Amino acid sequence: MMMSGLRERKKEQTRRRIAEVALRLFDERGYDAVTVNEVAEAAGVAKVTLFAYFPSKDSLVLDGVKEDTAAIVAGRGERTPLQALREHYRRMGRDEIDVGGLLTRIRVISASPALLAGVQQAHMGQREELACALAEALPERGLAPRLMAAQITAAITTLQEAFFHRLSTGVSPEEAGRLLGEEVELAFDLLEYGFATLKGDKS
Amino acid sequence: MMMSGLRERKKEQTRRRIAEVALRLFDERGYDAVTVNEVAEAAGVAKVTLFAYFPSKDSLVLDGVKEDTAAIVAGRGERTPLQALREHYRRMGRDEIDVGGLLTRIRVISASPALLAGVQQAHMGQREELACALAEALPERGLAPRLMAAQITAAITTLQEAFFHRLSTGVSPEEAGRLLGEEVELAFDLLEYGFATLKGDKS
DNA sequence: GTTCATAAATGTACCCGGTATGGTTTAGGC
DNA sequence: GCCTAAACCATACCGGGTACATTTATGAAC
Repeated sequence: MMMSGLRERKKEQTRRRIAEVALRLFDERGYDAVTVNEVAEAAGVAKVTLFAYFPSKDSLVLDGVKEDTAAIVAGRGERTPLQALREHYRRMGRDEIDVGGLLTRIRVISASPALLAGVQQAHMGQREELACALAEALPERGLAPRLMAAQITAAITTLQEAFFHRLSTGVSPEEAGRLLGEEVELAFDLLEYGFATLKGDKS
Repeated sequence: MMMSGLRERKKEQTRRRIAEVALRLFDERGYDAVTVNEVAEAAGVAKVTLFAYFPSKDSLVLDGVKEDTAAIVAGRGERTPLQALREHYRRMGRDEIDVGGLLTRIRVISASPALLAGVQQAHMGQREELACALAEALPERGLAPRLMAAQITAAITTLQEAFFHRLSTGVSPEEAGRLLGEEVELAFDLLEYGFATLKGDKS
């Protein structure tokens, strides 16, 4: 078998071409206003071929955007799950993420309610994995891991939404990253110490 | 004009008949296996009429399931938002909710991934309202209200999921209510005091 | 009771995302 | 060079949802 080069290269090429064409069309005319037929035609493939590469219309944009929070928790080493996650997202704000190549994608996503719902759903899908990872990492039982996973996921989703929104409304990547950094600390403080620290302000 | 009785009563009646027929069919054969055409036919109306009453297939089941967390916060009186919410859901566990009439609905929802995703989306839709209500109720600015709203919504969603899951797997409503009561306290403690209280167990 | 405006209900045809089928090209191992 | 299997394609189909033009029923005014 070996399945070597040319064939796979062509596949990869076709796949990339489809995704690129799709992103361009969505950016030009809006996600909802472009049909998958148009994408397929513009990419020079049949609709059925497109769906052989991508399982759904939104996956044309959302594929590869998935975050693996469960993996971060699993690979936390000596740290607590929350520490590991906090440091991961802290790094996202500080280090330059390769945001250049993602800007169009982010713009397209932010402009489409359907795609925004899609990323939320993707996050929700990870909630369960994260709950399992937390259940293994912590002594808590019952609903606690699920509650924690849900809250963490919600916080991350909110952070990402704010970040995306800024990027898609013209804020510079550097500034957006800086603000993200601040908000990561806020979000994880809220998770770790609760709303009481805010409302009481007893510090 | 006046729009008086008979007409509106018939409308209401038709609407209820459609919803009841739909719920029965979904329960018998599964949400995905029943088409809206079948529902419409079984209810004695045309498909387009069905969609005049319900904007989408899932609204046949989900209509009226919406929770109004924002309203709870708005009508909190002297209490903090979190206190108001905690007490509201505490009551849900203690007092008998009219769970009898909802059991079929809950069973249908719990059996369908599409509908479960739908209630999640509904919760997400309320997140924004809740964020606004919190922003008015608290001095916090910036991302804090959104983060809080997201975390609260996530916790409530998780509580509801666990509750639904028990009810749809045969746990008695009383027992499910009792467990819900315990978990409400856990969830709101987590929101209020953070994960640190769990992990450190410094109490 | 008849008439008239209006709102409800309908039939039909359509759009779009997604799938099933069955056939044709093409790459790669031998 | 041949053969298998993968990639591709055209077409037809399904189900949710909408547009449109038409009919049917209702309430009110006369």
